[in-house]
Amino acid sequence: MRGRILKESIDLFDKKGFSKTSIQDIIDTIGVTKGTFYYYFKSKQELLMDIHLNYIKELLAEQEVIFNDEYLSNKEKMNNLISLIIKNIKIHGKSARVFNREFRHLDDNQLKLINDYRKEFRIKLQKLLGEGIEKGEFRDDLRCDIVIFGILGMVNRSYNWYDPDGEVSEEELVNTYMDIILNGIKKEEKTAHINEKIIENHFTG
Amino acid sequence: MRGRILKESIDLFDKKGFSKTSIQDIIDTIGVTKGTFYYYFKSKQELLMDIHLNYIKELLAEQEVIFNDEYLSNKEKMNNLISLIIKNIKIHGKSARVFNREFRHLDDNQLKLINDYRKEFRIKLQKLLGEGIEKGEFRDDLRCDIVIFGILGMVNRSYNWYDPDGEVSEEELVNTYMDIILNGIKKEEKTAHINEKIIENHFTG
Amino acid sequence: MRGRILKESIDLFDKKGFSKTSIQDIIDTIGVTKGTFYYYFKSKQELLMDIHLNYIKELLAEQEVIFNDEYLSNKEKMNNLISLIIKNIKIHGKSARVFNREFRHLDDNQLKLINDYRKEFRIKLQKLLGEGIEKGEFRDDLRCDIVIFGILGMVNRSYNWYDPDGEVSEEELVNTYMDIILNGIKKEEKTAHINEKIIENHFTG
Amino acid sequence: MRGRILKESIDLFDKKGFSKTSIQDIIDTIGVTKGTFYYYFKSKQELLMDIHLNYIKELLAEQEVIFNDEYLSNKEKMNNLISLIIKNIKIHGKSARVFNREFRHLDDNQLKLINDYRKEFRIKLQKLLGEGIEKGEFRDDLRCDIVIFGILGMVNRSYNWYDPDGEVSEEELVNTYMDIILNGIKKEEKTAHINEKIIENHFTG
DNA sequence: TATGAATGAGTATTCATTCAT
DNA sequence: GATGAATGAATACTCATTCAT
Repeated sequence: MRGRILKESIDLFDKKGFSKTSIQDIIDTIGVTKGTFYYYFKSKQELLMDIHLNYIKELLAEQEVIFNDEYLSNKEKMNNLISLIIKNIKIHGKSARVFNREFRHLDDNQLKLINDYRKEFRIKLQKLLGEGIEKGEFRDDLRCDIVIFGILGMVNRSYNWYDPDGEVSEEELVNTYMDIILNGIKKEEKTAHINEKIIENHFTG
Repeated sequence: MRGRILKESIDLFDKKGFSKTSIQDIIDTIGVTKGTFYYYFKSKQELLMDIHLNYIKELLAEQEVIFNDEYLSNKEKMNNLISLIIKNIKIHGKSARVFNREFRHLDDNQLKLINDYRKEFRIKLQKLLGEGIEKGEFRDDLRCDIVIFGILGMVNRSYNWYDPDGEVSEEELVNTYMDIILNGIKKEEKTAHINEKIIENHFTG
Repeated sequence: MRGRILKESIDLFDKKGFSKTSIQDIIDTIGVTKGTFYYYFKSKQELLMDIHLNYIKELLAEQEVIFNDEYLSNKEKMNNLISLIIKNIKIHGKSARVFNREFRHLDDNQLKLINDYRKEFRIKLQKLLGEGIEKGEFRDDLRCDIVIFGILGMVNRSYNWYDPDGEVSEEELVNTYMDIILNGIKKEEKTAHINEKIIENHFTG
Repeated sequence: MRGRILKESIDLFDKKGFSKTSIQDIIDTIGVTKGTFYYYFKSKQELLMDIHLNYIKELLAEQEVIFNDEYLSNKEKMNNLISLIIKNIKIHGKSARVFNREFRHLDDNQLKLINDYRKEFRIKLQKLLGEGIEKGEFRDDLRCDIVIFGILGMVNRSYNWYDPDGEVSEEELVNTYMDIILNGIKKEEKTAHINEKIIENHFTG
């Protein structure tokens, strides 16, 4: 029952938003009474907190697995992490949207805890980026924190528009994002350019 | 008075969220009575809609100006548009956050209109990108829509973490984003590689 | 309206008790809606606090008048204070019962304030007694605090059984209490006793 | 188990009041479940009635013992009964407070029964007083009922302020009350007066 | 004896909105 | 333009009680 309440709540919170979803809505969907709801959850907010905790903890666990894979380069790990987020949309898209939209309805203590977890996830990504830089996989002239905020913004917003059953496949989306992140969207003239310049210098030097 | 109500509402909606801000909160902040509020606004939702319309219309107007500047390349326009968004944080951060968070509280008709405007903004960016591709400024092997969604995600999220008075200047943020978007984060081994080789050749040549 | 709500609430709290009286009961009695109640009172508890404050403040004010009457002896003041309480039953009996029964439903801060006022009333009575002792109006071999607690217990309980419209008049009740308090209920044999002693002394003297 | 439930309930009812104590509170304190409670008690009210019955029946039984002691004068019996009440505070203070505070939560039938017992206790005291008057132990110019109400008020309120472990011993409290009840608080000027008269008579006699 | 999931009627409280003045 | 008393529908939450196991 607890599980059903969680599931239906996520559905409703995703569809209507936390504040517009009443306990009545939830129990009507399931077909139980108010007492039942409050037998399993102390309050509407505790339910919301549960949803948040479930989501972030699972995400962190999956992040951990990728992190601990010794056979992957940092670039590959980054790719897999983005893939993780995108592929989660199909299964956990609703949770993810609730997680990213409704956290303002948590109280101060709850929010602090969730934000700590959020930060943990972000810090690990920064570490991944930092190590990648040291290993020469990534550029070393950018601020890690901004880059990660940017990447997460790019990827996380997908929950709001990406339809896993639409014309763009998950793989294509992941690859596109990775491609942008790694190589940017500019037409690569640089090589030739530099080449020319150097040669030029060479001749004039 | 209308302006003051708008201003204080945006403040409160940003600070506490739309659903947690009561009309009472708003009028208490200003020091007027309920009647006054309803003299200027038909309903709380109409106020929210007003905030949305003001925001998106101004943004579209500013986008238009940049678009119509004949002396800019598409890359430069893209840069200016991102700069527009980032630099707005200081002035219109509150409105922007309300705009990006609370639109779910609009009713269906209102939401449709706002989404049309949103789409208009996005489509223009896509057009900019498309033209840039044709002109050879950008790569031609990526889906425009995904790229724009990605860029917007990256940039718009800044409203949630970027502090204009913090250690990162607006210029630095804009430049970093543009750099990532244009060039990606991968270490360009090719350039250096070629470089070295050439120099090597030069000396040995 | 505020006054009506107070009045009807006191009636209901007296009749049914605080916890068994719902806001619904109150507004049904008056014939208004819930919103009206909450327009005038922040909460059910604040209403209860109001009743308490009104009651004790008026009582203290009336006590003050008696206290400041320079033409009365301490014994007369004591008599008038008891008279004050008894005669209040007709007018403020309901408030008094609510005041003496329902204070446990106040929160800690409210209770502290009310208890301070309660104490103020009691301490003034103790002072009256103490001064009376110094002037030789009362015995000096009893603890003032216990005596006052006793007197107040005796008198205040009247609210629970005394019917001002019954066969015992207010004057009779006041006189009886004063008589008990001043002289006790024992048949005065002392006279004889003293008599004997005196006579004895007389004979031996 | 039944006994434990009774004991803990009295504790909680005394501490928090009947209406603010939930069945959940009670079973949590004991560490059992709802079913257990309802196995032993038909309802929360039945539990309250049990507490009331236990208390008043024991009090009546103890009153009976004192009453039936042929070797005591009525004054001594009165003294012992007051002593009984005061000394009960230490052992049955909680029950007593619950008994004196929460009876309003009984239903009509229960309340009628309890009030009959209450009255029985009071009537017996009135009888004691009446007999004492006849035997010349007490004054004959006061209404028995008022006097007894007064005495009970005085003594019963002790439950609300008297701390058996404080600086005033139970004996001192009993003695003080008995002293007030028997002799009042007025400084006995009569003695001197009588003295004078007697001496006068003596001289004239 | 005891469990604990489920009930459902009830309760305080909130709040956008109206409207006579 | 502005007031503020009054509305009433909605909402989160409580809790004594039941009952199948």
